[in-house]
Amino acid sequence: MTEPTNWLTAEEQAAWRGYLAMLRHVSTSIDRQLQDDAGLPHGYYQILAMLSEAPDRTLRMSRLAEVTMTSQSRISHAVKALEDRGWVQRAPSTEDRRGHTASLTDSGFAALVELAPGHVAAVRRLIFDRLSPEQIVALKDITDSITKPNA
Amino acid sequence: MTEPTNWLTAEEQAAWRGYLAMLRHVSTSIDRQLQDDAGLPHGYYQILAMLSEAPDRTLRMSRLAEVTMTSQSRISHAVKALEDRGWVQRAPSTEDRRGHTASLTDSGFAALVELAPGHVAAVRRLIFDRLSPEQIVALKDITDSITKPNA
DNA sequence: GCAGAAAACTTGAGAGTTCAAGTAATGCGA
DNA sequence: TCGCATTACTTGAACTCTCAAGTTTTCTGC
Repeated sequence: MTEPTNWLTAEEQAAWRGYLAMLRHVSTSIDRQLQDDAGLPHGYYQILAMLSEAPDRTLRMSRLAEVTMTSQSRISHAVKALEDRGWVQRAPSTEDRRGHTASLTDSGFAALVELAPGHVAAVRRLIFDRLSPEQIVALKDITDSITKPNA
Repeated sequence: MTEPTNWLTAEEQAAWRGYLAMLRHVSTSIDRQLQDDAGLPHGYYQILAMLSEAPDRTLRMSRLAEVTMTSQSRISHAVKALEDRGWVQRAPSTEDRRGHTASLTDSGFAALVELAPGHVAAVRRLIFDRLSPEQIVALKDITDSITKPNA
């Protein structure tokens, strides 16, 4: 027995396509801005940002994967690329010999400091300049509903 | 003179990170579902879907790029891959000899018919089952605000 | 205290995207 | 109507991401 398909209503379809349009628009703009400014994909920027907020600007690889909501494999490749630029330093973990840590270097921190204003400005221009305070609250509410674990 | 950076407020930062979390969650789930069911990335599914809605299930390449909100280059590569699967057929445009059209084949349409229910179910489960009617309206409103051309 | 399972990474291959450059046809201004 | 900019598309290379497989520790149950 297969359930009959529960197609989207007109409102749902409009919202879904709006979601996709927003997604493409914001992602491509953010990516392009970081690419132009630093040749850096957004995911790599997020790694730098998360490291910058961590104690000693250092995180375990697995923890870095968690906070950036991505796979260990991706982190492994990305950290290698960032290490090649001299922005991140990898080291074996002292507490678990399977593990490795990634640390933001001074040069990586300097790059982030230089990049952050343009990035924030882009986020603001693309999103927050366009939303009312009520819409910002609503957005947070919606993203929470979609992201929270199943009931 | 460089403007002082207008950093995000706590609410804005929370909304932005919520947005990123939603994005990752939804994108990876949708992509994985289509990948498992048909070895198809979401962008390719969108091409099939847009073609299926077009007259004669046919669109110019440039028009296909517009409606899927992506680059001509990507469309060109993607259509080639879909043509290799026999799901899309390319042909020179009759009205403009620079142009080409892409048409959904019967086999491509059949694939879409088979795929659509699972895809819709995933969209529903990930998004609309989790949002109230008011939230759905708010989402559409937010995406419109972010996507609409500058004032 | 010893397998066997699980965890933490890494690696390499395959696939998709982007970017820059190239080709061919069309539009337009003088 | 000639020349030049523009449009429409393709292509190849570089890069990122995903997926599966492999290595090395650590954990767990007996």
